[in-house]
Amino acid sequence: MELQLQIKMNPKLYGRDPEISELGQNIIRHSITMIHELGFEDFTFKKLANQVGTTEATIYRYFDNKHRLLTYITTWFWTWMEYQLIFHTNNVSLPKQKISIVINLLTFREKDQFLLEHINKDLLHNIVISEGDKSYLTKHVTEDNKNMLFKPYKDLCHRIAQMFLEYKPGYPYPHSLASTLIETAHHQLFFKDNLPKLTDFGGMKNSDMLVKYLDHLVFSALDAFKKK
Amino acid sequence: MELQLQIKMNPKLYGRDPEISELGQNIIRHSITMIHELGFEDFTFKKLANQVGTTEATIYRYFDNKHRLLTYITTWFWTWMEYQLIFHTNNVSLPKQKISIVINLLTFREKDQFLLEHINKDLLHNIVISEGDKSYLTKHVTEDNKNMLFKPYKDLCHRIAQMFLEYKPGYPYPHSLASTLIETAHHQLFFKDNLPKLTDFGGMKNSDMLVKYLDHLVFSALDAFKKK
DNA sequence: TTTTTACTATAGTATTACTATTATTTATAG
DNA sequence: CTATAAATAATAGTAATACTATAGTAAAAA
Repeated sequence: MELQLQIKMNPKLYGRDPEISELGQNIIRHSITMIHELGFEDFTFKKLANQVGTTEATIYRYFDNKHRLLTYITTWFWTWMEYQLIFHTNNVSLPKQKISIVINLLTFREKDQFLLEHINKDLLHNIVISEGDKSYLTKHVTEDNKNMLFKPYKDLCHRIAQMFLEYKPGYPYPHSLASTLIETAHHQLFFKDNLPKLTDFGGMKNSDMLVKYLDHLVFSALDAFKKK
Repeated sequence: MELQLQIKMNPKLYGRDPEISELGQNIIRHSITMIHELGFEDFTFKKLANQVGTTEATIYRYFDNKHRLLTYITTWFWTWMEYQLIFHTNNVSLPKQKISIVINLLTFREKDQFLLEHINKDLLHNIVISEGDKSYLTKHVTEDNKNMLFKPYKDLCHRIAQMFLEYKPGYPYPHSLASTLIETAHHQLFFKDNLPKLTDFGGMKNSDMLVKYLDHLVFSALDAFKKK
């Protein structure tokens, strides 16, 4: 049996829903490969239209602009990540183990259960690492936030925060620790490959050491807290 | 007595050194106010030239493009931050106290000793928080890194890492913890003001709680490590 | 079968990110 | 004090970007 995943996205993210047409799915597929290849700055709707075999005007009917498209795919990623988290921690009772699973998910070390033709999740993960922050580092972050565009990211953060509280009731910074964990996992992966002197993992092929670092960081923070 | 600070920047960051002419200093001053006001995406050399009262062509003689200018000012910031760190930790012998000073510096709670006419450091700090990551989140990060453009950031990171090691010799992740601290300080400040649900500081006016969080995070990580 | 909707094809605009050319001012060297 | 070089201003121009508009065709729904 294959699990077919259909992620329902916030309609404010798109003009026309890309999930429901083949053209839309092609737009998503090629967006991912092209942003990965060119970087977000050099990626344009014209180049995308060429690859997809359609026109710029058509792309604009799906997405208002390329920034919205970036927010769409990163948001898709966070939603998918939350699904993964629920799936992998299902029937796991020990809070400590749940947190370890989260760390493994964030560093992309767990197998994916959900199959999706048009989304290459390894490339998508790379995009979220190197371009993801750009979706909220804008002057219009407040407006986008009012439109709930970042809800999946916040939901994921909240869910992780709840696990921290389950492990250590009363811990005073569960949300900040959760967002720190998410951001740090991605930043350290980026640094490891691109600015290795900012890490202690330079030259390492796998992410074992990063996982150890994140484990150490999170559990020492949680364990250090004493209830009054 | 006033301390006059002259920061020597990597010549690869500019075409013509902006520090040595009044026009150059005006370019820097207005870049900072304009990037702060418009955000990096909407900031253009044409608008900048208008404000400065010169032409686009002249701006291009100082900086190859607006991304280089961003890297210039963020790099300036990191160099200045390292000076601050040296200044404030001078004659402080307790490693624990040094680390606390670092955290206060990163959250911008220490007074500045260095006066500079043309650089508004509060605005600059805000730019580094909301635009700083964009200077290395590019496809040309490796080339820029080879040209040593990020050296000041790495130097700062290394200096903080050394303090961690002084406090806890043998700690295995000093550089990662240092870059995590720097990035987290800035991300949490951004989240606090713009995406408060990602933190536990929503609605708070000052950054006292953030400082407590960072203190707790860093010291619990360092204290949890036991030498074998 | 009609109407709507999606898409294609094509064109056009304002702005951006530059490059080039010449003229003028300012600084420096002899 | 003049000759020369360097810096800047003024102006123009180009290719690409980020869109918007419109008319026509194909496919789906009423």
